[in-house]
Amino acid sequence: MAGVTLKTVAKAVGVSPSTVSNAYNKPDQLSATLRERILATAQELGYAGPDASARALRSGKAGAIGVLFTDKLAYAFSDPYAVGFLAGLAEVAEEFATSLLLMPLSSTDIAGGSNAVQQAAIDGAAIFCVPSGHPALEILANRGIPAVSTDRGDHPDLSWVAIDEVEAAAQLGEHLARLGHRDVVVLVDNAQAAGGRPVELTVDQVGYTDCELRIQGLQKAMPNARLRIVSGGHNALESGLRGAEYVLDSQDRPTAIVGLSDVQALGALEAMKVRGLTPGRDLTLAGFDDIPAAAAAGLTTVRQPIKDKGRAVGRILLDPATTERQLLMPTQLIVRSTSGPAPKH
Amino acid sequence: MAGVTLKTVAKAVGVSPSTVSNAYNKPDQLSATLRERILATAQELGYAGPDASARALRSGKAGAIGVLFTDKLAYAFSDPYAVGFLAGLAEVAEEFATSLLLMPLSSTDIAGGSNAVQQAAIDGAAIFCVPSGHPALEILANRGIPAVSTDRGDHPDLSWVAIDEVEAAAQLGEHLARLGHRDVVVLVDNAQAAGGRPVELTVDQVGYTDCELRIQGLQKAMPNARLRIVSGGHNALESGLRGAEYVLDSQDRPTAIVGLSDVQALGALEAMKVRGLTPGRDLTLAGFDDIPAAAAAGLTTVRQPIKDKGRAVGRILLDPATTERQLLMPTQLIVRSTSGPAPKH
DNA sequence: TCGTTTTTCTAGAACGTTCTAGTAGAACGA
DNA sequence: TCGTTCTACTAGAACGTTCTAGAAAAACGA
Repeated sequence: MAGVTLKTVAKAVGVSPSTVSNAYNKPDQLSATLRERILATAQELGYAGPDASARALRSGKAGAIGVLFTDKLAYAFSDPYAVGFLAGLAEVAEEFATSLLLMPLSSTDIAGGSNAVQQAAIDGAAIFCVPSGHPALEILANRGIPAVSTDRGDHPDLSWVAIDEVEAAAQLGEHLARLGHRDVVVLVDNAQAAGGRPVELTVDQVGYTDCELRIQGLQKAMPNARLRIVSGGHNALESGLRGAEYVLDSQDRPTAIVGLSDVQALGALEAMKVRGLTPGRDLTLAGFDDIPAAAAAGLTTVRQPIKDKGRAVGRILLDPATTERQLLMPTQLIVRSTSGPAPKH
Repeated sequence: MAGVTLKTVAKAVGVSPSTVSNAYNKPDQLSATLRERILATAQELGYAGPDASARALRSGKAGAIGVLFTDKLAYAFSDPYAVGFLAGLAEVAEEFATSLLLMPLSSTDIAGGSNAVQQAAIDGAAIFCVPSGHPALEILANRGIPAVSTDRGDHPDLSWVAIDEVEAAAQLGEHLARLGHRDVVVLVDNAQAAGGRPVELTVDQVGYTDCELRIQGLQKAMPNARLRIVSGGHNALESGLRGAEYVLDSQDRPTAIVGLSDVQALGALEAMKVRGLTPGRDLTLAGFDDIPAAAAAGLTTVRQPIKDKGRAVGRILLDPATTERQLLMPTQLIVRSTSGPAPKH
């Protein structure tokens, strides 16, 4: 049963291996009757079609694109934002009969030679919110694998599909400034706080390019405001909850909290509810992304077309017709009920 | 720059290709000094390490396991249950430096030859809630790829990690029967209702093995109850919402609604809230899985160790030390506030 | 000192496919 | 009728690695 290859089938039918190969890949290169006969014999012999690895080696196409995710895989899935991106990417991948290879990015085994990024058979890579300067990026570059990032990079020859983070955040900042807010806490994703208690950070310690740019944008739009950066852990609802708890229970409450993702903001919303605080009246809350749950919660946020972002990344990697290598997607400030004027004091 | 292979490096250093290969894969097969020299030369020439496809072909190991998901990829991610499974699987995959290959299962291209399941270079496959008899399963079997399912199959030589669906559902059924419920609606995942209006189904029309078994379990524990099966679409909150709306707005309200997944049940919870119905008093609601949100919502549910399920599947596929090929995981009825006695009438 | 084991490296054959170049024969146009 | 184009196929060389078997040299034990 095992060990049935193209050659076996070719010998059985009495044709050359090339012809059997063509029967599978280029049906117009041989007569229909012969093709029928070949496929029938293949079925009979239990031949399951050309071997994927051999094909990949010979043709130079792996039939898969890698997806590099922040930190542990588990966190990635818990954010509807990431899910939306993947859905868009998967849509295009499906169109080109290509699979998605999720690559764990544990920093531990990067040092050793045996990490997934090094080993993976992929034709391209989508880099989703990976900290700038991550060793995996260098490995990819070394291997000569085309990569598309969701962050605007410094190099002019790097591909990306991104938003104007600074401008997007500035829009939100203007909105907050107009409402009279001058004391704002920003909730960010950070590995430091992952295990235990929330931490207060400087801009330099944030690590993720997009987050840094958003903070810059807020600062630009609110030059007279005090901005503090707090993290309750990785990008998840609980982290936002913990970060907000830390802020709300301190002596020094801000008038507004901005989550750099909606899940963080929604976590903060939980913390406010528990404390009997009404968002938009007692304290203003805003997020980023506009995930479905944001609308349900009435969260003021900055919408970005996440599914389109995934699609665009897919097209750049897979569709030869796509020539544009750097795409700036539009964003939109969505004002809902969680933002309101800063309380007078 | 391009075209640098093992041979190029070997020639440059003045050793055989085998030795260069060993420098990467079997460091103890050559002297440390020579290894240093080889790696240094490789770096210099811009060699990024052994080609993944060639290695896969020669060694017979692809370094990836496939994950087959229900229907469109997007739905998969939106359920925390699926996310938990993936997290467990990813954990083991990471340990064995293996990647996860997500395979879109669009039924359209299965007919044609060019589907991902046919093409993918994988060493094994995790089958997650795929309808019984799906053509992709046959393709896998044909290719001789070891597969582990999350459903108990009929064949004794099939690997699976599952729960006793009948028994688990029966526990819940007994709980409901004890509370006096005799009129129950079960909310299920179904493609038929995906586009438009909710549908009422017979057991035969459900399609998913696990769902069918759960319904059997409920029936077994509540022989005198009337059980209706309703679907509002795919497995997502909105589907549960739509399904529950259909049921609640009809003349013929049940006294209890059981979602065959927590997301469905939580959707139903939304529908109840909108109508001013208090769960546990006006109507009993229960789910399946015990995802994190279930605890927060006070949802009565059947807990299953989903992350462990993912881990176990990973071990069966990757860990040679694991010999057990069929695993039954424990379940536990978690009674919370959404279940209460059936109203007298 | 001599046989034995260990270390360190090599030659050459796989692995299963697809690609390039080409051939024989049929069909075609004038 | 003769060149030309098309159709239907084939031979044999890649693709870049790892594996098997083995050889030369070094280390070891008595």
